[in-house]
Amino acid sequence: MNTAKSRLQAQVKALRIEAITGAVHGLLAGKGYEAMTMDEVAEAVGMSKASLYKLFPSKESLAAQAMVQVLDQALALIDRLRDTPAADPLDCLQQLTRWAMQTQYDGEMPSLPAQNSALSAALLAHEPYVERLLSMSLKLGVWVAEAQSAGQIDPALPADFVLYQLYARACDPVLGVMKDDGRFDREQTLAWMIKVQFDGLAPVDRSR
Amino acid sequence: MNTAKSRLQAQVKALRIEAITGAVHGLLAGKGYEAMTMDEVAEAVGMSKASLYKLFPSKESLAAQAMVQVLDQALALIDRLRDTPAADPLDCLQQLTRWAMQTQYDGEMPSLPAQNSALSAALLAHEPYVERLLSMSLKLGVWVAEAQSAGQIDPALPADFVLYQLYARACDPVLGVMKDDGRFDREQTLAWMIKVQFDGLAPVDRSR
DNA sequence: GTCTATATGGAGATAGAC
DNA sequence: GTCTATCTCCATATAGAC
Repeated sequence: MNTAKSRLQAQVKALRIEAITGAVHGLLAGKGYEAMTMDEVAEAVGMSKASLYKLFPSKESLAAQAMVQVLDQALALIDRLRDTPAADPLDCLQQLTRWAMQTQYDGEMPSLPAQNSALSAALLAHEPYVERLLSMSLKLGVWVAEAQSAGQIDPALPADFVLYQLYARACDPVLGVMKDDGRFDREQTLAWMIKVQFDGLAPVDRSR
Repeated sequence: MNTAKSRLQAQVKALRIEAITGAVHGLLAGKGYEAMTMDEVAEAVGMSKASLYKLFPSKESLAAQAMVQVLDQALALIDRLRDTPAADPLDCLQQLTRWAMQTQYDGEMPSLPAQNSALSAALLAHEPYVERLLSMSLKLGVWVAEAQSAGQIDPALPADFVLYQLYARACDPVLGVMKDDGRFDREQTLAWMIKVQFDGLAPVDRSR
């Protein structure tokens, strides 16, 4: 086999994987992990289930790949925000949280079941996923610490608790309910969510 | 058939249903709706699956029954809180939210999948469930309105948005993560959750 | 009314031909 | 490398005997 041919093959394979990841992303966002079937994925990308299994060994691995993609999007946004001179750490945290909530509101955030030990185990065994999750937590941890030093976030709250709160907003059911309600538009809803979250994390106002 | 006999039968049946509901409650809290199987329920109450299906026509109906039980617990707490002279509306809302979060933290809150249209439809078709949900929303809506009038909750927030926020705390993933983390005890965690939620809902402090 | 045994269907995963 | 056809398991639900 010559090099040019194998490079082409590798490119084709990469494109295939990209297409699959996109399809899984959409399906996970639309109906969730449990309801997504391998038949659907295969049909969405126009290949047979058997071929799909040649590229991904399991359904869990598909979910992991999709989550890696989302984490990469978040990490890219984090880097852009960090390069914004006018933004202080709290602004950055708000922008990132806003992006996550907007993605969820728009039905484009993949959703995995919280209670599924098999899936959790598979995710934690998937190194690219863990690596990105860790990387993100480190970067956000810095912002949280800075915001606490600046008195924008209550220093009495553990940084990890603050992180958990922000992560949780990416799957907050309030967003979907507000959308279904229909009386409020997206920007208004997101503004209220941001207000509630970050006023809640702010230091206690002793004068009140 | 004489009356005494049929009364006894009705009592036995009621006890059976109570036992089933309790078992379902525990299973839903422990592993969630999807992972709970009818075989497990049958074994937990010591009857065959076929007999179980004589009392409940479907798995959805079991979940609905368990949710009704939880709503009844919440409604009972609401009535107790309302009879507490020293408690203002905000106190009542905080106490109820605290109870829901504590129940979740302790692994005793039944959990249903958010994305399952079949189950949602079954719940909304189950009148006892809808009736209690409506009743609860009305009672909480009064407290929210009063707390807004008293300046304890931001009047700019729609009352329904505030309600959605409070309902969402009953299934907030932060609670489970904090428990798994292990560095913080339950009371501390609940105190932080309450602080973040209700400081977030409080009116904006213009002087800050 | 309660049980054993079975129907029914769905979904993850694989065998084996081409 | 891709597909068709199939395996295997499991879960909801039911039939039919006692």
